[in-house]
Amino acid sequence: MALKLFNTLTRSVQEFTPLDPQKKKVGMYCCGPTVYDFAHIGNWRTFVFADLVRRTLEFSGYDVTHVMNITDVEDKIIKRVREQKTTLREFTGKFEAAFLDDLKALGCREPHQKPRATEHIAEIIALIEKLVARGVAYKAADGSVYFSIEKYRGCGCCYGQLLKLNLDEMRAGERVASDEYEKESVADFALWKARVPDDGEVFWPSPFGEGRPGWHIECSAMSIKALGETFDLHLGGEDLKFPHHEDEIAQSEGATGKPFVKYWLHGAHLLVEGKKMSKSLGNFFTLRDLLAKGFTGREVRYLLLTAHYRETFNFTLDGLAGAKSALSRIQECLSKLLEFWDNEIGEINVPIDSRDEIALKKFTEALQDDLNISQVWGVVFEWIRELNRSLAQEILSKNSAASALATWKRMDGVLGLSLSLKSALRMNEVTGVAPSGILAEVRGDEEAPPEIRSLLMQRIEARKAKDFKRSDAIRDELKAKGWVIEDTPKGIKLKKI
RNA sequence: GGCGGGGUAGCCAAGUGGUAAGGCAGGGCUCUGCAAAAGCCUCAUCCGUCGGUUCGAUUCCGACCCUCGCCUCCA
Repeated sequence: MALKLFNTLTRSVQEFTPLDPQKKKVGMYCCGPTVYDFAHIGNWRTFVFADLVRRTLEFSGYDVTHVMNITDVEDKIIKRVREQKTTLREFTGKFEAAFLDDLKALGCREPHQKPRATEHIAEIIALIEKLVARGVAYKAADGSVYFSIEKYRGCGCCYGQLLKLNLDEMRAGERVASDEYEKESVADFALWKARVPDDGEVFWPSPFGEGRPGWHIECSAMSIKALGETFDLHLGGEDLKFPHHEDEIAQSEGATGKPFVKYWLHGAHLLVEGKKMSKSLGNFFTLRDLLAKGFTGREVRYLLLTAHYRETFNFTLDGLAGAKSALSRIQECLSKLLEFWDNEIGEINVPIDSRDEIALKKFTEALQDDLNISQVWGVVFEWIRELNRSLAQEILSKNSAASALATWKRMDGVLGLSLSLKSALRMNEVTGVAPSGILAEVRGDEEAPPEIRSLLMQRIEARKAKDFKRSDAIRDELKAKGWVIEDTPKGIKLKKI
């Protein structure tokens, strides 16, 4: 079965076939952040979605080149640079670094290329010159250069490939009135914005005069540079369909005369607590806000990946708490498998059980069906339950445990949870001596500090002496310190909450 | 006004022309000295409302109600 994806260009689910004649290399471009502030949870949904697409392609055997731009020059950025009396580089550098930290915390693979707009001014100018030469762009009285939709259409090109546009029926909107630029037509958009006093030191020389790039042109210039004039996949949030992506198509196809992108993928927005996220409603979260509440990037990633990417998703704090429990179930099962396998998790060379083969087959089918991630989780949790049943009945062989672990590694290549593959700390109840090789904790890879270990030993002594009052008091104390104890038939388990 | 998504259990969320995956929460049970953020089991006669097509619809068609998004800052 082949990978199928919903292509906005055709408004249908299509089989994915790379442009590469060898059907191996895939070029993928995702509209990245505008680094004027910390990215919010809505932005993250899109980037986690892009990561899922990339991982799915890699899982399917493709050699992916993932490009994500950094928009580091733009109206809001310039405004804040001016207000904070700082430099463009200093201002954007801070938010770019924060963005990359967050991306990592969410378990996203780092894009292979992260081109900055300000470092591609030459490419941008060259592209604009091409459009001017082809007669689809013009310089206005204010010194700015605009793209002419009318001229573009006059060349037989199609403006409005991603959605039905009826420019006459569309409301001009209040925003157009506030647009002081001198365009020939309201639909036209800026390729190069002439320098104005408020821009301060943010400007570059160009054949059209001093100024800076328009918003859309950077993506055309950088994606073409990195991936060629025609490439496989371009993704972004659904709000970018128009005007951003539509304009990208117009600029790129207007300049090259070739089809720009084969598959356009758009991720839906999210609601927070059932409402559109807004600062005034108090439901506006950055990743940092959620980490400060004690949640982990992994939990946020899981929650963002519970719903299909083309459906509006309702992100809630309750849901995030639930994500914690759900992940624990998977982690718990993996830990038990590790105890069974009782080996370092390196290369596992055992035959794969049919149970695992079936699960992996269902997993793959769901994933390839336009990334039906909800169904993927269904497969994962049913598989976990089956394993738990076998573990509880003690009918699982060592090799089966290893097979399951190898299967999980394969699945996690797509899910990106990177759960700990170390066993829980387990102590022999009688001797109080930890068996060698099993010394990490379930959640996170944190070693228990001496104080916690000492309390654990004291509790073991108390239990040996049947002093259950003291034993329970220590258990409560440990819990208050963030460590939970489980007495299992095989020994005592210590877990970080 | 134009265009496009949605309404499935307490919450989140898949799915199908033949009678509803999964997760969280809840309930029951098991293990346990007692516990457990441990495991198992259980949990929608029903899929916004009303009509229609059909042997049969939550799934197809029509109308209506509600809701969300885009329409030149936007993930």
